[in-house]
Amino acid sequence: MAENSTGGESLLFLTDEQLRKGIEAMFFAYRGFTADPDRILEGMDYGRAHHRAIHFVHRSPGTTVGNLLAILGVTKQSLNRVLRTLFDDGLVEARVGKKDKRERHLFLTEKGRALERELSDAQRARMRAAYRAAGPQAVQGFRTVLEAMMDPELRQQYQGLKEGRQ
Amino acid sequence: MAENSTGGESLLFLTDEQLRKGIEAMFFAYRGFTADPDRILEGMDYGRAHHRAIHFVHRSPGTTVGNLLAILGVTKQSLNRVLRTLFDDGLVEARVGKKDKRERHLFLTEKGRALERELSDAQRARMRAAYRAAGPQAVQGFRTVLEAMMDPELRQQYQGLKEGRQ
DNA sequence: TTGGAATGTCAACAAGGCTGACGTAAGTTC
DNA sequence: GAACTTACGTCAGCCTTGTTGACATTCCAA
Repeated sequence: MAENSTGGESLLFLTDEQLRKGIEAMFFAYRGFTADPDRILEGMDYGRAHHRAIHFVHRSPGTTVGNLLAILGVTKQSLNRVLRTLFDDGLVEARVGKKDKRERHLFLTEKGRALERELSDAQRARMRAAYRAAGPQAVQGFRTVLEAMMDPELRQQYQGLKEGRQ
Repeated sequence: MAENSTGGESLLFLTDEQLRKGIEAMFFAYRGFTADPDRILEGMDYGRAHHRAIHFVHRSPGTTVGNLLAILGVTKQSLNRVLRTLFDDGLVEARVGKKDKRERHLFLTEKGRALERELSDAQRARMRAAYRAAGPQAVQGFRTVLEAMMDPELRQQYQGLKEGRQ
């Protein structure tokens, strides 16, 4: 790994200046990344926190509250406030666990799936445009660097999701 | 550009599944990206908003309040709350413009530079580790995709900064 | 049966966004 | 020189989303 095609392993990409550019790239790109869903959400009574919950419930239907807490990295009180509104509005439903009745397994309702689709269509559209413009090789590098930037536990979450474990 | 080594331009990297992975990679990586500075800031009376202000004042010494507003994309009331504490604590100073006396040009004080260094050292350390692990080619792709993800105006800001324009 | 796990909930608080309104100084334009 | 506009500051109030702490319930597991 880390072999490049420019040959010669010049380490110029590790200068503070290059790193600063990377940092700013993350900052500006993240703004774009969240802009489209945010735009859809505003006006509805929801925010980014609802989007995240919906995203991961969609991604892992039947996931438990505890799982979601670990993935989102917030307190249960914070998540609960969000989940409650999603329950009340009929976007998410919770089913008591069959094996362990303390657990609540979370699922999107049809209405929830509709909103999820709207949000992720918008977000994917931007991502797709970026991917297309950058090309597959760049995308590969993009994912590699992002993965290396994650905290180890978060990386596990990510890879777990990536492999479809759950 | 966009030529891949797998040959044949398969468009598999544009599937919804691949895009979803990219989206989650952004989510988890951004958490890592902000984790170290956040850790330093907590306990001090500052937060991420202060970090951002300090970063861009450091990056563009003498920048005006209006410039900063455009870069950060927040309201002046929001920025002002942050800047006021930074003035009061002697981390940032404002000098009245020579040409246009309505403008305030912002500079870090020595104390401000010290905090900036501490924060960006931490952030760069993680970025450097990720870059090193991923290699120069991946870094190139990383930057390309991020740039393509930005909103056009933000991309201008980014490129302006990138080129050192001001 | 008892301890701990999974969950919900109440209350209070903080950071950091936002809008709206208003004020002041200083450029700019007619 | 008057009138308009720009750059900036500030007060007040609101919202979202995060936090801690405390407490209740249900249920699994030893």
